[in-house]
Amino acid sequence: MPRPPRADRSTRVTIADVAARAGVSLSTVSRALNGNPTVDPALAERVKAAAAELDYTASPVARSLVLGRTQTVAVVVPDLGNPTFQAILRGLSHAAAADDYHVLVADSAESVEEERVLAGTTRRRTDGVILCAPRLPQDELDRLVGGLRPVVLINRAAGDVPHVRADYRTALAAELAHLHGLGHRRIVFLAGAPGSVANTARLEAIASFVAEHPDTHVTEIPCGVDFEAGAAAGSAVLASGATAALAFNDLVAMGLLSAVQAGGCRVPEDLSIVGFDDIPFARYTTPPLTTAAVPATELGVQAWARMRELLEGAEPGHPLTVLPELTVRGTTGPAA
Amino acid sequence: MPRPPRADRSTRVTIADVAARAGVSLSTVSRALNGNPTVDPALAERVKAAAAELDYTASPVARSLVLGRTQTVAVVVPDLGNPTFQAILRGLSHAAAADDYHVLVADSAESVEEERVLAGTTRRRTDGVILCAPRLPQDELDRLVGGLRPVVLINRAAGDVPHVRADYRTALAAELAHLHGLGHRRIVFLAGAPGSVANTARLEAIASFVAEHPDTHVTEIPCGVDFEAGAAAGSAVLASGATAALAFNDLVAMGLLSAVQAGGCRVPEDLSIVGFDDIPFARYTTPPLTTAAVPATELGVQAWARMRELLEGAEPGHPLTVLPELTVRGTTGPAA
DNA sequence: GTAGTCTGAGAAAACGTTTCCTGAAGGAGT
DNA sequence: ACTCCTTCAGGAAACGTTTTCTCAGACTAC
Repeated sequence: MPRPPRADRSTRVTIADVAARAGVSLSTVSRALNGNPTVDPALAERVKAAAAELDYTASPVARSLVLGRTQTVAVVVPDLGNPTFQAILRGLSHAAAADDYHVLVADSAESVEEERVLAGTTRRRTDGVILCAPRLPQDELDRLVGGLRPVVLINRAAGDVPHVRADYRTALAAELAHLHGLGHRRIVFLAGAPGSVANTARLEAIASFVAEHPDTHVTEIPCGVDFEAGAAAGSAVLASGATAALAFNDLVAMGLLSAVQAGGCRVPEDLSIVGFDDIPFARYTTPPLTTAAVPATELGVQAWARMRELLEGAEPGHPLTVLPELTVRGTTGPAA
Repeated sequence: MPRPPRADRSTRVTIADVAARAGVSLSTVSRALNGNPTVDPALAERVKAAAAELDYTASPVARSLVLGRTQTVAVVVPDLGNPTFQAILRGLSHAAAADDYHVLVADSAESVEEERVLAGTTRRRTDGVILCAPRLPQDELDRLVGGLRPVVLINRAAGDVPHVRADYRTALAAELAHLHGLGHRRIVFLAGAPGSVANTARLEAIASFVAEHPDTHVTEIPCGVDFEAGAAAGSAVLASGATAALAFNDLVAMGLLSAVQAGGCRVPEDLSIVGFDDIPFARYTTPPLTTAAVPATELGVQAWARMRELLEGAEPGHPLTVLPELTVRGTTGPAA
């Protein structure tokens, strides 16, 4: 004896209801609604009408199960509070939506452990993951991506995994050259998270610049990645006697700018400041912030493009590297 | 004759593999892994060991189908580029993650039509939707939420649907009182999107304030919701002869601030400016922005709390209304 | 008129779980 | 020793689709 249908389930309309209404089989409804040409046009019309009357749409979950595809991708970012990741997410979300894909977002709260587990768990319920994990050690990343495919990395590389990234090194070198050209010889660098690739790249750029310009001194101050860190570093920067400060990113630069101005220091007359990222707000500080423009939204769009190729089984395109453009505004000027 | 298993499916390990390895039935594996007490502890241990060896975890999709629950909620916002919605999303995402729920995010790109369809399509693949749709006309909203339940609204109300909102009216009244107290009698309001509830609430607050203070004139300038709009309104504001400007939000205020300062206008000596929202950057403009602090992150956290209650079948708590706190900083001063 | 081709619709398997129901084995009570 | 519970594992239905296979009927060609 067949078991009666479950009681509490709400009265959702299923494909069977449509079939009954149209007087055809389940298979025919499915075919008609999916535009399969092997169904008689007149019949297909009748089925569609029935579906419309019942306001039926196929259950995405059931569909996902049988099709083996969820029409969803996961995006793992370290911090949703950071304008750069927000921009990436926005670009990615728009691009994916245009291709009828949905986006599952996970914030790893700057924790390496979370990055690892979130990547895994979100992968299971999606068709692929776009991973932005600046802190994850390289060997762990290499190991992790194997079980994650398809995966696209942002600002990281690993084996043959497609990725999109900004060339931090070259851009930072351009910033240094800009400051050097203005006569700055004592520069202070407000460092970000010690282990992160972004910070490492900046350090490398500084090292090679200093090697080529022995007249220039760049000292590193451990700082952080947000306003507060930048503001807190204010006194240390002033005490250093440097004529210019290179902030890890725009947030730090803004925090620093605000702090030193509050102390009577004039920017750029007494101190030049450069940021990194060119977040939307950088244009509206007083004076406007000199920075390197990372096209974060575009990075998100391109990350989706890579993921799409992977999902369609196409040959993954070349990894994309964009060069952040030096954007000179008002916070930099000739050395005192 | 049974059909052979599909060929191309990748070799994912299923519950059947675990069953085979442990030498038990599918049912037993399922029960053991779900901690069902009707399975012998020793056997359960064996099953768990087998599962661990095979690195098995149940398919979330299959699980969703049979359980009728996806462990995911959708969040629909008008613009991921807006710091306020970003903060809401962040609070919500963290709170949901703490309860082992995932977040599907959809950006309606400020389009009413998109708001409507996104709410519907994302609802199908999730257990509920948190809707932030400031532009959707009330009658459409009322109609829409019926088919969406469970649903939580942000900054809107509809029938018995739980919601969390900021009290724009009262907060704007406080800002007006602040300006009035400083002697401002000619004030200009930079309006946001005409149809939106947020704009309507501000207009109402202004109307009732003016009614009570006949000596004060508030003129409305159609503007917008972002930097560019605020900057573009700069000349109109100066031409109006007003001594204070009330911006629709902090972005507009920052755009305005930047534009008028560039024209030599001193803030707050020549013109006082107040924003709305207290986005993180408001603290770091020069001078720092006077504004009303909307606890957007907390709004997100509370929105999740409401959704969670709904999902657990608990009685929905009272709708939450928070009062944005007037935060006086440097952009407001005595009227000239 | 019969064989062969085509068109198009239905039956049923499959996707990977959970859970209800049935029934075997073992222990307790008379 | 026989019956009656209890405990616990397996079989199979169900979730809602898609798709392969099969087959009935209509048509064409000889």
